[in-house]
Amino acid sequence: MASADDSALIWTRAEPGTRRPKFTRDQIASTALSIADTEGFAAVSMRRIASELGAGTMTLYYYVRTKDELIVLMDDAIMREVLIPADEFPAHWYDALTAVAERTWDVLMRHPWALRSLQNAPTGPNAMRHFEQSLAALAATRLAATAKFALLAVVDDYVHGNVLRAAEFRAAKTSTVDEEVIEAAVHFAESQYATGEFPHTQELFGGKDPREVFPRLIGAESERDRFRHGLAMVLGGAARRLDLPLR
Amino acid sequence: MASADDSALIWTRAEPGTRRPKFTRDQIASTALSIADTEGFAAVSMRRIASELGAGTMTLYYYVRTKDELIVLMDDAIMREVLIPADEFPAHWYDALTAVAERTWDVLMRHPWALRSLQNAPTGPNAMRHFEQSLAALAATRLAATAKFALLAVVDDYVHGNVLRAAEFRAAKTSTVDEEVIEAAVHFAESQYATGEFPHTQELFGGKDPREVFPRLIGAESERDRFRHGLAMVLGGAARRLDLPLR
DNA sequence: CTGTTGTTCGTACGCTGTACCAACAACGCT
DNA sequence: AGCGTTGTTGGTACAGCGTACGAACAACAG
Repeated sequence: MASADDSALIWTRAEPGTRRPKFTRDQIASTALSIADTEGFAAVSMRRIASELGAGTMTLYYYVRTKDELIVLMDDAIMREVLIPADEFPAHWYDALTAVAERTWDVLMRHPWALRSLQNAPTGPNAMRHFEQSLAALAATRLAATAKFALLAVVDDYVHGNVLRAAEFRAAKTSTVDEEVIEAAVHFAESQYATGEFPHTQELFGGKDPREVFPRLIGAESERDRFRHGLAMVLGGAARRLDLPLR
Repeated sequence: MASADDSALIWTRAEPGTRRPKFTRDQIASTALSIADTEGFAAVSMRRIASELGAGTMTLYYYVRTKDELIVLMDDAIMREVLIPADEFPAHWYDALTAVAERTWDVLMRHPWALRSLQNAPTGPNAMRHFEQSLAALAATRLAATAKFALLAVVDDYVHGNVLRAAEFRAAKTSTVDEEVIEAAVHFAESQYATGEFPHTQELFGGKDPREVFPRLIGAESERDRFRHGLAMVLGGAARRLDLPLR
């Protein structure tokens, strides 16, 4: 019988506090978050967080059992941003699901390291709230529970997959790549075209500067608009399959 | 002007070999892959790979500049598995795209650590072949290049997002979680329901053993079938938007 | 058989997460 | 007010990581 203080789950283990400690779990998590946002997830180390807080490294281990637990806290802090204020919650399932998906996208794109780095943690309180909101979006439909589950899964999959790629794409655009690397890449691509193995790719890129071709292929839309169009495709296809009213 | 041996890109840098070296890049990459498959990506260290090969650790650095380059090789080795034999390539765009997506799914699920761990590497030869196959799938359609790009992106996003979740789900089912952790999680969930903040979630899970409820929510379908149904939704929605013939 | 140089790998450095334990300080009790 | 308990802090140490450096070995040309 696990008492409150030796629980295996951080959510059921009481935060220390009978004699005012210097820090809080929230404080530690948000410090970790801001390091990750400004310098990337790799820069988040226990020593780094501690020195940011003006504490000894091992002090953190009084608030958290392992670094993984700290990551769980980071995860939950991010999920908090995903929640939609109750008074902004749309009534129609399509609008509600769109709002949830777009907000999730916005948040994950603000923390592009998150999807790759956060182990999919045991569901914390804010992840639960997010799930509740997702169910609420479909409450007015008369879908069976399994159909709701399937629909939410498809939307979630698309959102996460899109962020995974879009975040990386944005990073690639932002970071200054050595001219030398680009040149080598172009050279490599051309040598591959020369094998004749890549007719379609060559038709698109062959002989041209990829930095000029790429934007044209992508079109004038912003990343976010491209995401929204993809989302519309997904929701449209789902509505058709599940016989849901599109509007 | 980068000569063949000091190129910034591993693909354009010649593999050593004027005096027969002990190993090949392929050998090293496949050793790394098998370690990752059997013990997880975290177990892949330079020392570990080397000892598996009976070599000194630093020997690997003769074949590869950094561990990241080795990861690029792993990535490309995985992409090789994704390629569809030419004689199995379906003619109709829907079937072709489905085949590419399903094969990608199968491979990524065999290497569940891959999506999370492999930096999205600069496109290697097998990634190029995969992209060529994706374009080939849409060659018979008369879509504009930008539309092809958008469609492929949506499908890719869904596939990757689904693998991200499904792989983790499978891992969760496989690994033996401490009874203690499950108990703590159930306890935590119940205490959250008690706040009244989670009516929809509670209706689904409240008071029941989640290990019994979950399979029922998911339904009788296999992971793979659930993926295929989601894919059909996505392709259906895309076909509608892009005015493509579904069959 | 020798000189060149491609190939191997031992040592060392700074980084990581964290186990262990000594020291400090806040509070309840007398 | 002073003492004892114990919640809280954090120093030291250890095994592991990626990899820079450079010495040693060995394959081949002459």
